[in-house]
Amino acid sequence: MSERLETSSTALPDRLIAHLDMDAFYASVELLRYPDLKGQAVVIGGRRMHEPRTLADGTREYSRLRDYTGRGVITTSTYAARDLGVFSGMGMMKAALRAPDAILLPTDFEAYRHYSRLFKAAVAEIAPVIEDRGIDEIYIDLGEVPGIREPVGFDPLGGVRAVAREIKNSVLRATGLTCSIGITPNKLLSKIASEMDKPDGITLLLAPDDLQTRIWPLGVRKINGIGPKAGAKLQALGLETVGQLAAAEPAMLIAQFGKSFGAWLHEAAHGRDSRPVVTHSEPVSISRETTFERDLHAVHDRAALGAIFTRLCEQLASDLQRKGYLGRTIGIKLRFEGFHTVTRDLTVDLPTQDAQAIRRAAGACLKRVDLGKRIRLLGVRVGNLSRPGVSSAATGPRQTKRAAAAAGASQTEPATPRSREENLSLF
DNA sequence: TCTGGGGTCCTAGGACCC
DNA sequence: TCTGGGGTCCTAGGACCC
Repeated sequence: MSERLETSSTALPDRLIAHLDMDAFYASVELLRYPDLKGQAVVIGGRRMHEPRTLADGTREYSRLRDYTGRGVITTSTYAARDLGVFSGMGMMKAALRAPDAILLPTDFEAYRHYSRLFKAAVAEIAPVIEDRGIDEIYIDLGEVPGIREPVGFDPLGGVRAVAREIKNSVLRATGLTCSIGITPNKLLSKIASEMDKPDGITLLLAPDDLQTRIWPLGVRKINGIGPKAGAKLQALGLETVGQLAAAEPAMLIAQFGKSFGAWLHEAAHGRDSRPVVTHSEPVSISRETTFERDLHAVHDRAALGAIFTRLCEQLASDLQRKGYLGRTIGIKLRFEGFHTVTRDLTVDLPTQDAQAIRRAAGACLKRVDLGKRIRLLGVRVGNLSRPGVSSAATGPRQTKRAAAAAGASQTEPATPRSREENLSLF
């Protein structure tokens, strides 16, 4: 054993965690299918009915963003479209103003799920300890990957680099798609790192001063878990960069953001995160929701709403049955014009996956909402999940009493009586 | 020209039980 | 009769993420 190898090995952190993020995933999958669009501004999203048409001479005709009318947001855009100021989450009509000539494709989740399975399987052959973070990203614990702690030549990180390249090559071979990888001592930093050299990049933050030199200059919003609200509040406090956040007094952060979140902000800014890579997890809830083409009124559009409500319950029941879950807590979500959102839920005694039982409970929830305003979105959710045959150990006399109390209350509750009475006949 | 659909986790108050 | 904590469940809302 050379002395160099000895010191290099001990210089590496305890854990080696990777975050792998597919590059512009949905858009890139579409480019596999329509290679003639390579390099062009393409956006994925909106509602159905803008499939490309193949003309008699074999050429394809695509919808343009400017032709789009109605609701919806951009799901993904190619890098060329991002250069025009069109990003995911942006309203379609706003995007159309910025990039009217951009090509518009409908989302094809079937295809994206297919490529998602392919890339995850390709990674698993090299590094099997994987945490699923959705359709296009994963965390990987590289700790047990053979050779990862071996230096290559004079590069103490040579083994890490080689594994990162091997994973990227494997993903490319399996899917034809590129990804970006960040490798650091933990998930928090790897998530930031994978974004630093996009697309098709590898970023290693494993040197002692990487935190100060690479992370601290970044804006606080780069930290996964600091969203629009916390970001704005931090900015108002004069804390714009991660370094400024790291220098802030923990007591001040706790006073401003609460005990838990305040303490976490401090830890995160110092790059500390001990969360493990979780290879298996059970769902907490399953839901279905839909935003209407136009806002619907509970009375005027009663028939349409009732049909949609029933369909959502049926789809949800079918999801539960297919995935093998029962649920005890049934809830609804309503979004009104103006975007104000309301939820109601009800925990029943017997776990169910039955469409009619779900509809009954969801209907009871609906009666507790004032439906005076027009409705933009309707959703149904089932939580408190269990698997059939596995007792949830939560069906005692206490629940029965509760359910009885809830049922009694909903019959006699007086608030907003007129709307309530209307509601009874609604669905 | 407003803002999709599927999720998770946290907070907080009240009920209920011991 | 008044006053307790601690623990768990239920419900509503909100922030955040992909």
